[in-house]
Amino acid sequence: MKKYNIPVEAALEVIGGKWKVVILCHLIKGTKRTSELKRSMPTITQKMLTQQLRELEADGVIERKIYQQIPPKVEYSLTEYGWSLKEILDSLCAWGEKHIERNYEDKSLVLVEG
Amino acid sequence: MKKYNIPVEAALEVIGGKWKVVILCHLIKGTKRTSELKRSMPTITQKMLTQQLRELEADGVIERKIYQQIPPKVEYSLTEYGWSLKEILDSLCAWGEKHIERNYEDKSLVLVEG
DNA sequence: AGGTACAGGCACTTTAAAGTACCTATTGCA
DNA sequence: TGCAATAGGTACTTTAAAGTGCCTGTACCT
Repeated sequence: MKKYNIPVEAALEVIGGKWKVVILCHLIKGTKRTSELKRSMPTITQKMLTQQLRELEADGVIERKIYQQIPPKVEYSLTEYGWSLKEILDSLCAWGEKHIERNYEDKSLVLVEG
Repeated sequence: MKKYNIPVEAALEVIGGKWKVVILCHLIKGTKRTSELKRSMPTITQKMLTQQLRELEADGVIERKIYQQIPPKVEYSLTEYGWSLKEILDSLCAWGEKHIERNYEDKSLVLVEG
């Protein structure tokens, strides 16, 4: 029995962690293969990527589709429940952009070109 | 020079961490004294509370007002910039509530009465 | 025949996050 | 007189998060 003092803690348990929001932000743009996700996140390790994907899957926000072929092909996408996070993800992304702009001069935050 | 691969990483740097979103969710309801925050978060340690508040202050999202009196009185509130997080915080809180309801039966997530 | 891409698994180590314990100072109250 | 409340600071320890390195198997390309 998981107990929360404030409802937002439940949300943090699902999308908290260093990579989950980033992964979800990529998947919001559409279904992605494992290798595509990996390329979009140059600094994530294979282990962390798999681990975070498994947890997101267990929480029902993403779906894993395995194609029975060789070499392996696996696709990840948001589930319907995952799409309910869209508002949060969108506003987080938008805020991040503004924050970078705001702090570009004094704190030199920059966005690496992809 | 901080570099981000995707803008949302900048947002996570400000509101990431175990306690920051929770603290901000309390402050969105109004100015709070240190002891009030502490009582609202029974499991946070004094050290973590202070640390997170300092970091939020350094990022310009909250303000610290010290009253020169004894015993000490310190109040925390959102800055104007901090209020720009309102949309994010609101949707996070709302999502958390729905997530608890959704998973109450099978995973027994519950909200502790405060 | 050897290398690459693909999607991982597993054991181990490192590092960062968080927690514990103990310290400051002052006033009012029982 | 001694304790509670207030808002911390600091040093040390613990625990959880993340990273490293090495392993699987197969089809395609050179």
